[in-house]
Amino acid sequence: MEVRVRFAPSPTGYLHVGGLRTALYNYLFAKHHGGKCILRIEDTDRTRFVENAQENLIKSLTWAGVEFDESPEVGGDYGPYIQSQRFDLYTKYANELLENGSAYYAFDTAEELDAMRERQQKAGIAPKYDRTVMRNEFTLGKEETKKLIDAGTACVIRLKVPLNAEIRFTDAIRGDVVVTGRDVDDQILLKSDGFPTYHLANVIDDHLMQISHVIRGEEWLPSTPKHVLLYQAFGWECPQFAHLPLLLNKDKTKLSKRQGSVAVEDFVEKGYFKEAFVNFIALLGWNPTADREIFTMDELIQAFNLEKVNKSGAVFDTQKLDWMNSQYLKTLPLDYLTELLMPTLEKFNFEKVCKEYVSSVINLLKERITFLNEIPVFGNYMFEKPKTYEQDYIDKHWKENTTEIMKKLIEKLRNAADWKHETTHDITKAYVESSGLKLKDVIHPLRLMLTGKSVGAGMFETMEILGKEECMERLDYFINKNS
RNA sequence: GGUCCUAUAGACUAACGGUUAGGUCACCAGCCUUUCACGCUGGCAGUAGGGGUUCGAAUCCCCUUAGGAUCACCA
Repeated sequence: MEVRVRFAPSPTGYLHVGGLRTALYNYLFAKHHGGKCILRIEDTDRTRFVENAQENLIKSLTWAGVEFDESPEVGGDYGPYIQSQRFDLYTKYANELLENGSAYYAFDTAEELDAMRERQQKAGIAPKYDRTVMRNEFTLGKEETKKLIDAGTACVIRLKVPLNAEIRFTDAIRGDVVVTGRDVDDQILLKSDGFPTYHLANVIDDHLMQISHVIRGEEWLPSTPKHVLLYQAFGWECPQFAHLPLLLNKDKTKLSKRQGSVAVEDFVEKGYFKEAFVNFIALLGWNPTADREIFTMDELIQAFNLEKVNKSGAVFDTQKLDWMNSQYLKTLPLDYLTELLMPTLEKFNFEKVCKEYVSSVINLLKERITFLNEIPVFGNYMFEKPKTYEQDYIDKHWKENTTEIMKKLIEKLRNAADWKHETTHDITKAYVESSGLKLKDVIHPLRLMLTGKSVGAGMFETMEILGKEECMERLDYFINKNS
C-alpha cells in the first residue's frame, strides 16, 4: 500500500513551530517510504478567517524545505485541497450517517447547552451531551423532528455514540488505546451553518484522499475515538494513527504564544538558518542515534521512523538551537552564506560592498558569532571606518609612550612588500623583538586604531582583508587625531 | 472533576532485563592564545517514590506522587 500522509493545518495566519514539526515528520515519513505528502487547508471555521493565512503558511513551510506532492497550489487527483471548497461533500456524507442511524438531528440553542453543562458541573459529572433529555430526534420524535426541519429550524447533526461500545485503536507511537462509548461525547458533525466540524471533515477527507497514516499532535488523542467511530459508521478502514508528543513551554505546558516566540517566521527573522532550525525541530521528540546531532534534510529522511518517536513532551528550549546555528555557520558553504547576507548588508548603507569582500569577511568572523546577521554589527569596522573608540580599551592599552611606539611600527608597515597576514605579522614581530616589547603591547593599540573595538578576529588576518590602503588611512587618522 | 497520556541530570536524549547509566546543549575548570571566540581536555549533574516479578529491573506489572492533554456549533 502506498504511504500517503497529510499535514492539515487551520489557517491561523502563521505557522506554529509545533505545526512545523508535525509537517516535517509527515514529510520525512512520506519521503522515507517513497510516498506522498499532502497539504490540506482546514478552514471550516468561518468565524476565524484570516487574510493571507494560507500564503503565510506555505511561505514558512517552503522556507523550511517541506514540500508537498499535492496541495491547493500544486493540485492533485484528490482535490480540492481546501475544505471550504468541499462543502457539498460533507452534507452528503452527513446524510448518509443520518440514514444508517449513526447520527441524529438536535435543536438545542447555545443557551440550552450552556445550562446543561452548568447543571452537570454542579452535579459533579463530566459535561457531556445527554440525548435523553435535550431537544433532539429521540426526545421529540420522528414526526416533530420532520416538522421542525421542514420549517427550516436551526439544527445540528450529532454523532450517535453507542454507549456500550468499546472503542479501540492502535497508535503507532502509544500502542493500544481503549475507551468506552460512555466517555465519548455525541460530537456535533454538521454545524447549524451547514459547515462540518473538524471531526467530520477530517475523517471524510482523509478517507477520500486515501490517507494511510494520520500523524498529528497529541492534543488529538482524546478525540480519536470519535474518529474511529466515524470510520466504522461509514464502513471505512481506519488509517494508522500516530500521535506526536507535545512541544512544551519552559513550565511544561503546551507551547504557546504567551511565553515567547512560536511562529516560524519569528525565527526566520531572528536569523536562524533553515538547516539549523529544521535539524533542531526534528530532534525534538525523535532521535535516530545517540551520538550525533547534525543532520541534513536528506539524512533526516533516510533515518526517520515512527518507532523512535518519544512518548513524552519536549521543552522547546532555544539554547541548543543557538549552538546548532553556530555549527551551521561554520560549515555551510561560503557562497551560500554570502548570498544570504548580501540583502541584509544593503540595509546598512555601507559604501560599495562586493561579494568577494563579503565572503572573506564572513570567513574571517564566522567562528566567533552565532548568527550570520551579527556580521554588520559585530564586524561593522570591516565595512566602515571606526566612528568611536572604546574608552575602556584606550585606558587599558594606550600608555604614555604608545604613540611613539606605534608611529615607528606604522612606518615599518608602510614599507611592507605585501599585505599578507604572514608578512605584517613578521614585520611586527621583528619590530617588537628589537624594541624589547611584547606582541601584546602593540596588537591591542593596533586593534584599537583599526577597529575601535576590543573584540575581533585575528589582528593580522583582519588587516589583510581590510587592505593596506585602508589600514594606513585608519592608522594615520588616529595618530594625527591624538597628537 | 471525568477520561486519556506521560515520567532518565537545568534542557534535548541513548541504553528494546545483564553498561562503572552513554552523548549533546548549558554551566564550571584547565589548555591554546593576540582580545573575543573556535577548538581540545577534564568536571558538576539523572533513572520521581514505594511495592512486586526475576539469579538480575531505568527497562515488565501494580500502587502512590507529579506533570500534561482534553472535555465548544475551534481546529
